[in-house]
Amino acid sequence: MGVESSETRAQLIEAAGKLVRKEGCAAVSARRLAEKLGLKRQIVHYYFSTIEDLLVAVIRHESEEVRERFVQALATDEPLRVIWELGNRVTVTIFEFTALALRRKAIQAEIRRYMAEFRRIETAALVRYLELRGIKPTMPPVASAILINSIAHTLAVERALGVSEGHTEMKAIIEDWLRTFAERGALSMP
Amino acid sequence: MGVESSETRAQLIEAAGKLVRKEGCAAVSARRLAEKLGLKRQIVHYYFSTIEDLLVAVIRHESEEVRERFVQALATDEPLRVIWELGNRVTVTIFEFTALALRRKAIQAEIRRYMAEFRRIETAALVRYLELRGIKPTMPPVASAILINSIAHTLAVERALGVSEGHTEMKAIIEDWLRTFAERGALSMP
DNA sequence: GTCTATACTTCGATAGAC
DNA sequence: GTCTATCGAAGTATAGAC
Repeated sequence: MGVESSETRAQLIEAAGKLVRKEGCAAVSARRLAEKLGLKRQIVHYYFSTIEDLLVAVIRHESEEVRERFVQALATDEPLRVIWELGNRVTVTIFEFTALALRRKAIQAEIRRYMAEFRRIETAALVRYLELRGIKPTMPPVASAILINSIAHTLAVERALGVSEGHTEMKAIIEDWLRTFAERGALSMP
Repeated sequence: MGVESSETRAQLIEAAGKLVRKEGCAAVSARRLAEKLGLKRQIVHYYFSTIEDLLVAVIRHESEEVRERFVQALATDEPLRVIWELGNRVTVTIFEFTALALRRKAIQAEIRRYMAEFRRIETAALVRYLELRGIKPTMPPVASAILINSIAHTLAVERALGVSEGHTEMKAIIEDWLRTFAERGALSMP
């Protein structure tokens, strides 16, 4: 079984990540990866005993990259808007991994860690923002994070599928929320 | 190619639906279905030229059943609560189909139809509820439908994955919303 | 530690016989 | 309508070469 520091191993994770983004999780196979990298297909199974293990490594690698950029962005002065905008971008790949996680234990463990960590990071950023300004929020910050993320993911997936009923109305309300949250920690209704 | 009215065809759709709910979309194969029904595996391809076509038929069949029960439930006096409760139940299977739809055109078309139709049904039910009581809503009904559905799906999937950060807080707020919507068409903040 | 050869099983799909 | 035969491709496992 290959070591953690191997160059080939890193290349496999990198190539698998690209493939997932471009064609989806189901497109990741030992044969296709080996072909891309000019290797024998058995190499893949030397480093990752199963394709599922490889996907777990991909999730871990990608989420670390996203987290670093995310934490930096959250340090700006409108964290809830950052959450909204990120939720509108990286959704499709996460959605696919999450669907896989519903059936595959190893992926589930990784996705669970990912989701819990991002929620803690988001909540902490919102709390810090409110405390720095002496604002008392009208809603627990963790609920604001769930709320904005839920809607961002829903709209992003629906957009990818070609569904748009009610998106204009929903986005207008979100814009109001982002503004009133930034000003007084509230998610006020129109 | 098999006719629409065939008994075998109906059995295949039924068995595939069960398999999807129990083990996920990826578990549906011609061999397993044929084995379950005591048929030769090639029969599956006689009725559905591809497995994707079979899944489309499953989505159509299941969504028709769900829609009938849903429309009846929405005629009760708290449609937003019905939307919330349904969103907390049938989510895992829909989630898997939606993930597939992101990559497979035929499934995408079916899921798009499904989502758009359910959103129209939900919005109409909310509008009817408000009009009957002479309530002027504080938020466009279609946005209320998106909002409640988004959060219901998010919490349901996270629960299935073992993530629970902030769920208690979020559910408390939802309960407030459901109550104030029923009383005065508002989704008021705490 | 790194990689290769080989084999087993399952899968989707097709062409064609009955 | 149903079944046979067959194809190529996929995931996985093991034994062994360098």
